[in-house]
Amino acid sequence: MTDLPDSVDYGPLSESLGFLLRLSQLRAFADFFDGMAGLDVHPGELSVLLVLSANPGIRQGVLARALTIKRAHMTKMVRAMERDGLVSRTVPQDDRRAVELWLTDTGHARVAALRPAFDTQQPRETARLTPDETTTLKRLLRKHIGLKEPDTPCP
Amino acid sequence: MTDLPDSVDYGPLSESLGFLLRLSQLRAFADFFDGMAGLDVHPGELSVLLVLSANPGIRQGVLARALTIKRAHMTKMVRAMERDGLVSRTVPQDDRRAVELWLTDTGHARVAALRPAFDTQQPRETARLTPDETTTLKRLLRKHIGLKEPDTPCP
DNA sequence: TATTGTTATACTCTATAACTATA
DNA sequence: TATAGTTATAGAGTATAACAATA
Repeated sequence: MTDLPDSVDYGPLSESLGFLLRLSQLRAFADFFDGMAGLDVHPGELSVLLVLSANPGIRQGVLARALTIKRAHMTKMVRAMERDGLVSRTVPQDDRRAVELWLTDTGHARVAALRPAFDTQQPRETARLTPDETTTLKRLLRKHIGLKEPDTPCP
Repeated sequence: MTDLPDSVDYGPLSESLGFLLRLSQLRAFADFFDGMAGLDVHPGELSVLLVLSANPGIRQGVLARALTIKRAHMTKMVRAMERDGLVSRTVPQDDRRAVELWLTDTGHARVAALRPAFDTQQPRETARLTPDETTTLKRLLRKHIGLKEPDTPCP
C-alpha cells in the first residue's frame, strides 16, 4: 500500500469519520494480506472460522448478522467451506428451516493453523500507535458500532 | 442497518482492529446513504468533488493516490463527471502526459449544494460517542493512516 | 403470514495487464 | 526506460428479488 501524498488538502474530508474509516480499513486489509500471506485465507473466511470456533452450532442466519454478511452471500461461503471439509451443517429438530454450523476436525485444525499468524498480526497492524492509543481506538470503535466489550480477565 | 446480535461470542475478533474497522465502515456507509438520501451522490464522487474544491488543478494521478482509488477506476469516475459537466480537464504545458482537474461552475454549485448535508451529517455519524471521544477517535485514525492533522484555527 | 435458507441476477469497486503518448 | 493516463477484462463483495420449505 502506497503512502498518501502529503501535498493534498483534504478539506472537510479530514474531519469525516466515514472517510477516515475507509482509508483505515484499506490499510488494515493491506496489513492482513501482508501478515497472512501464503496461508491462502480471506478476511471473511477467517472471521467465519473464528466465530464458529467460539460458537459451536450457531445458526447460519445469526452468523451472517453477526458478521454483517448478507444471508445470500453467507450461503455461498458456508457451502464452499463445507465442500472443503471445514464445516458441517445440521438441521435442528425444533426448527427444520434452520441450519446449525459446526467446525469439523479439519476446520478446528485450520483454525489452529491460522491462529498464530492472526495473533502475531495484531501488534503489526497497530504499529503506528502506542499500546494505550491502540486500546483506546478499539474501545471507541466497539462503542461506535455497539459491540459489547470483550470479557477481560480480572487478576 | 440492523444491530449486531449480542448473543454471539466474537472471540479474538473483538480485539482485531481490521474487523472493528470493517464493521465501523459499514456503519458509516449506512449513515452516509441515510443522511445524503435524495441527493444522488456516492461517497467516492463526493470525496472527489471536495478534494477538487480544495485543490484546483490537481493532477488526476495525485487525486487517485490521495483517495486510494486505482488510476483505472479514477479515469472512469472523472470521465463520467466530465460528461455530467462537473469537471474540466486540461493538459499542462510542462508535462503533456498529465491531466489537471478543475471544477466547472456546475461543479462548484454541486459542491455548494452538497456541503450542508455533508456538514450536518458529521454529528449524526458520531451519535454514539461523546464529542471528546469523537475527537480522539478521529485523531487516532489519522495517526494510524499517516494523515496529517488538519490545520486548526488558533484563537 | 412470516421466517430460513437458497438461487439467480446485476451492480459496484477492485485488480491486473496491455496499450498510447509523452518524458 | 519510466511515467500518466487509458482501455479492457476478470474477480470479489454486495444488493435485490423470487422461490421452497417450514413455522
